[in-house]
Amino acid sequence: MAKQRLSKQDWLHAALDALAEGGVAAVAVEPLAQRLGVTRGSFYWHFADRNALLREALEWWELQGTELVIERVNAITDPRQRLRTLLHIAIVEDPTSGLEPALVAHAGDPAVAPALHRVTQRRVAFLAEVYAEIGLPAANARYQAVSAYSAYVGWMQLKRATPSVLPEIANDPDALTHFVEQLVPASTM
Amino acid sequence: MAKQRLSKQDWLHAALDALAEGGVAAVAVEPLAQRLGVTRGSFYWHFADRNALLREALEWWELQGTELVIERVNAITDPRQRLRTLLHIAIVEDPTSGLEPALVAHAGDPAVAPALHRVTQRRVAFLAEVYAEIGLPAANARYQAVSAYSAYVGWMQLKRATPSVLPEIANDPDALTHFVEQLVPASTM
DNA sequence: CACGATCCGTACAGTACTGTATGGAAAACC
DNA sequence: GGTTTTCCATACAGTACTGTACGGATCGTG
Repeated sequence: MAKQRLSKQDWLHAALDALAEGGVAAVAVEPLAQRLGVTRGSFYWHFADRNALLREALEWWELQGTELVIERVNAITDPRQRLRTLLHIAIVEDPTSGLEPALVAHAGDPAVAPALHRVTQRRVAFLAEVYAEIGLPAANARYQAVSAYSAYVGWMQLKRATPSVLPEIANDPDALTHFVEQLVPASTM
Repeated sequence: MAKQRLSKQDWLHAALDALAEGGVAAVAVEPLAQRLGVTRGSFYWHFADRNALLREALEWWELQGTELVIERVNAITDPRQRLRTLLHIAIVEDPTSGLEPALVAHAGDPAVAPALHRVTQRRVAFLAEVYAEIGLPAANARYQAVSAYSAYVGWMQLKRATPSVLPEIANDPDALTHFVEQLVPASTM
């Protein structure tokens, strides 16, 4: 079962899974090797050390979860619709499936901090732009961006942390709509 | 410097600090002992093992951060004002100072999960009650409670994770007001 | 099929913890 | 002030990792 010889991508993929599940601490060479059915000898051929793996995983997240998403939605002209689509992609599609809360969680980690810093900045700035385009004055657009981003972060966190308590988060589309529409001001739709 | 002989409370306090800073992993006997200027011999007199310490820390959090707060605000008759005060206590006063995001972060940990589960359930239920009393129909009150709690969780997380990106979160009272009032529906104030 | 290049297993050294056992110091009490 | 209780240091065994060194297997290509 499984392939005998692994590529760098295999290790990276395994690392991303582990990161989503168990956080930064779970990105450990020995456990990953066991899960992949090899020894650490494999790993240290593909990567210099554990940090290199973590760094590449974070780079992947940074690209997939922010820049590529922004590129996609920027094609949408109506700012409200752009916002809805953005939220839908971020929450439902979840391009970095489950990684989000795991990283916010380990903001203290010196490897995570810089990437998290850049991503947060970029996202909030983009949201503020959209809110400004919708018509909010600059200060309010900034406030609203932070509020909306808080709501997003919390939502993802809850979805992962306590799904049993909040089944509607995972299932009920009405709850999702309610949540999203609350972040789209004065909709004319 | 510092006192030579420690009480159980001293260890608990140190554990809570470490938990807020570095998460569950930081609640480690050896590092705590160093910070307290003693050896692990002290710890293992006061506690059975590491888990016992973690358990007591979580109990403290559960009581201070939920039940006691609810008791306090339940004296307020106007539901909108009760909600505002609740949010103010939770966000500004932050009774379990900084512990909140650290625990949400480690929801996967078997020691954390049960407490987090209970707390989330209790808080969302309380919020739903308040929203119902304000006048929302049952389903909407529940949705709104989840949305509001998401916003709270995200806000606390951001405040801790990326304060440098969002200085207004920590400082600007206008941002806080904007945030809170957005969670109080159809205010007549 | 042979022969470099690629990939992995094994073995060793090192680090950072947890937990136990036990003796002894330091307070508290009478 | 001597004894009991309370508290802590020391020393030992055990676990779960990270890295490094190196030999050997396996693959692709001439």
